[in-house]
Amino acid sequence: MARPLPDISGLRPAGSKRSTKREHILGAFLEQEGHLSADDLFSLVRSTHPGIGRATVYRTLQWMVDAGMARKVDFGEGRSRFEPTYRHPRHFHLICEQCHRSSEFLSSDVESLMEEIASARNFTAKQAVVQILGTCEECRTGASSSTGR
Amino acid sequence: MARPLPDISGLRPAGSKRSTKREHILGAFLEQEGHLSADDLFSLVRSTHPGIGRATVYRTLQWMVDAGMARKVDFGEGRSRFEPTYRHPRHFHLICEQCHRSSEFLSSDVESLMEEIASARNFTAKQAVVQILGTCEECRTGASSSTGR
DNA sequence: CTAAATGCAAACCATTTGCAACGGA
DNA sequence: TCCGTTGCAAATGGTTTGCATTTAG
Repeated sequence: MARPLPDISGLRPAGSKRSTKREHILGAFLEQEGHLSADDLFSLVRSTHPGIGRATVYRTLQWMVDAGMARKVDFGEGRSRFEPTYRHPRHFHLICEQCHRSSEFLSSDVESLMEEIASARNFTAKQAVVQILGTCEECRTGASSSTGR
Repeated sequence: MARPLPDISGLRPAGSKRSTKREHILGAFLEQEGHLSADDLFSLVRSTHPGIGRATVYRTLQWMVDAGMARKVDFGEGRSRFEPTYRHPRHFHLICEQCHRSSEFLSSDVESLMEEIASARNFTAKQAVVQILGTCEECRTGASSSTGR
């Protein structure tokens, strides 16, 4: 909420424009905590700016990924989620199969292990997807939480 | 190919039946090497048994997962792939973004690291998805290979 | 005989795209 | 002005479902 946002006001993929609608979508996206699906973002934006269409949200999300502002993540739900890039350069996810919320973790051990495995197999690693699926503490003990998707 | 298949002839989820069509689908699935999509399996089965519908393949795949014979894997392609469970109990994937083929690797280091991370966060881990995305040796050097999807 | 399995087509759902109107540089 | 952007509706593509029929146990 009170997180200081980075200045990305001039950022954009080559040849593209910044429009007021994109600014609204981007703004709504950046002030979110969790991992939003395209439709989450659509209804969020819709509540403030009813004139924005679903396709524009999808296109803007793709544009954000191209610009390096957002990252697409797949939690195996049959739809994609997105997270702002500025938060952490590289991180992994703990995903609760009960409440479908996810939290992030950083681990240099994981990173070096991934690199080690890849190079041992002559594989040029670009990215590693590491997800631990299971049950979070809140769901196991029965409580509510403030962690986002 | 010449791999000895496990005896799963009596295996089935409670209350379900085994039909000749399921045997065909299951048979085609088990003698495959790579990670098949539902549609891969459908056309594979179709070539031998034209009377089998796409829905049955989808339903049988789900049935195999329920029975513990198959595992569903998601390589972020927008569709699911499946692999026989008997091959390896726990393994991870190296996925080439060029040719979309994937190979598997086992690593007790990865496993213990995952457990360590989960327990440090009071998270009850059930499964870990570990994928290393990048470029395989064949695609980097330019060659063909026999590795499956 | 009863419940499960099947084929087909229609339904679904997330995402993409064609197109004509609009808006930014 | 010129080209990127947008909304809407229609198209897509993987997967699921309703229903009448067939089949296993």
